[in-house]
Amino acid sequence: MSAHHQNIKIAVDAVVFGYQKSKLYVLLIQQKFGSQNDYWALPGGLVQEDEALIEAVKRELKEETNVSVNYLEQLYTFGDDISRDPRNRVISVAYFALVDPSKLTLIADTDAEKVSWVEIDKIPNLAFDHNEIIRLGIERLKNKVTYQPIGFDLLPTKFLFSQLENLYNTIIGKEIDRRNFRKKMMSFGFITETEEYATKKTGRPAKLYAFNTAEYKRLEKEGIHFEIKLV
Amino acid sequence: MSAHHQNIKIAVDAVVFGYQKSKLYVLLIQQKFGSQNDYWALPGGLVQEDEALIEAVKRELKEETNVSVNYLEQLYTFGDDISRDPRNRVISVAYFALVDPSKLTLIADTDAEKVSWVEIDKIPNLAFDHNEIIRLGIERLKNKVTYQPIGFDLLPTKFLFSQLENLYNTIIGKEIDRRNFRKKMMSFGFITETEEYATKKTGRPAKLYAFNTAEYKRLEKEGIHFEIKLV
DNA sequence: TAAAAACGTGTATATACTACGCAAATATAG
DNA sequence: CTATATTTGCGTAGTATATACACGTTTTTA
Repeated sequence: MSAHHQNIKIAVDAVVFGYQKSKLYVLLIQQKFGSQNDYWALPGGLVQEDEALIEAVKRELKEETNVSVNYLEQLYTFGDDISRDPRNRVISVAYFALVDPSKLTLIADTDAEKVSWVEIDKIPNLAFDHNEIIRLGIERLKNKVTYQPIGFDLLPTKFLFSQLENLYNTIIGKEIDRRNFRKKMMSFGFITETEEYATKKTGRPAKLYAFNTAEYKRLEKEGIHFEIKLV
Repeated sequence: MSAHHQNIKIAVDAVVFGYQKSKLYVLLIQQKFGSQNDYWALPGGLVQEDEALIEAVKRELKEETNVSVNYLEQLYTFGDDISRDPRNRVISVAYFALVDPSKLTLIADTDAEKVSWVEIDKIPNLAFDHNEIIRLGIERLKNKVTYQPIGFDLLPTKFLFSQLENLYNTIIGKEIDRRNFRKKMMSFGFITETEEYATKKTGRPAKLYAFNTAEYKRLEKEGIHFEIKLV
């Protein structure tokens, strides 16, 4: 323990995924100031002296994009590349969140010049190592989808089963059998069908479904696993 | 981004698990100096200015315990409790490793007064939030055991099938059916039986088995999953 | 009024998991 | 020297889960 004059900065970054119209997006900003202000980047910034890491992410997200998220999970801490930030040694703790963009209004506040949802497969070269952070976020998401009902966060409160199907198809990048998928999903018991119908442009009208959060938590507490095989 | 005078220290800690004689251990040290030098603690310390996080853990482990580990994985970054270290604001990136204690020689070097393997269910009150870090490490281990062949790291190069069984029983804390476990394990194809036998005190002599790392990596590359159900 | 689009179910087959029982090879006790 | 205890190394039958696959229903549009 020799680092008497340690001068490493600590930052947080948020990988916020949104899903809309069969497409997966990440929340990105363009900063007003800084060396990398030409590049798009993840929302984030330095942690304050008296601030919990999780509070720092929430604050930065709110400040830079106007987005509030209740559930953020730690993704990874990036601190092996000494010069990931060309100015100083900065270690960044990356967080991960899932939201339904339709429930949010983006506002480029304070530090941010622009804010935008950027489609997953149209992400440009980003500032710092943010492309790598997102890559890891996508990996986590693909993994998570196999054992957690991510639809809770990514879909509207009431949704069509076809939307849930599409969500899974989009994330894992392949088609799942519609009938088997529905059977499996419904077998868990935390999805309830509502009495409402959605009339679409064409085809038979579909029932609207909803996640039963209480039931999900109960089942989770019982230690039940919600694994879904997506070979 | 207002933290112009950020003065947060960054540290690393290592949760190193060892397995021997049907028991699971964690590597702990007692420090010579510092405010918490009466308490046992995880090996670790402050990161140096020009040092990758992973290098910091390896260095601290070597310095404090003489242990060298090739594979360390990030566990979690502890930085929500502002006063987890009563002196300064310190954020710690915790790492996770699995080793076979019989392959190592512990030496309490430099900063450490004592080093010891401490049995998982006999861990005392530790310094800082290290009990919490270990708790999370155990959780990770229990999880990991279901989809990764942790025996690679925790067992001797050549081992008995009963040792592998005991390892799993110990980690998950319950008995698995011996015959089904063997069938499943062998079906993966990365365990090979050697020609050697181990004569034991009693009972039929048992074959020695070995992990085939090359084959494991090949299968892993093919994206094959090694899930083992441990209800 | 026919065709297209999307919804909602059911069944047969294959695969995987679970629960068991028994013989073989050794050490030890009598 | 023989019987018993102990640990190893299979094998099989029954159950549950996953996969593959087809058709009628309800709507819009041409």
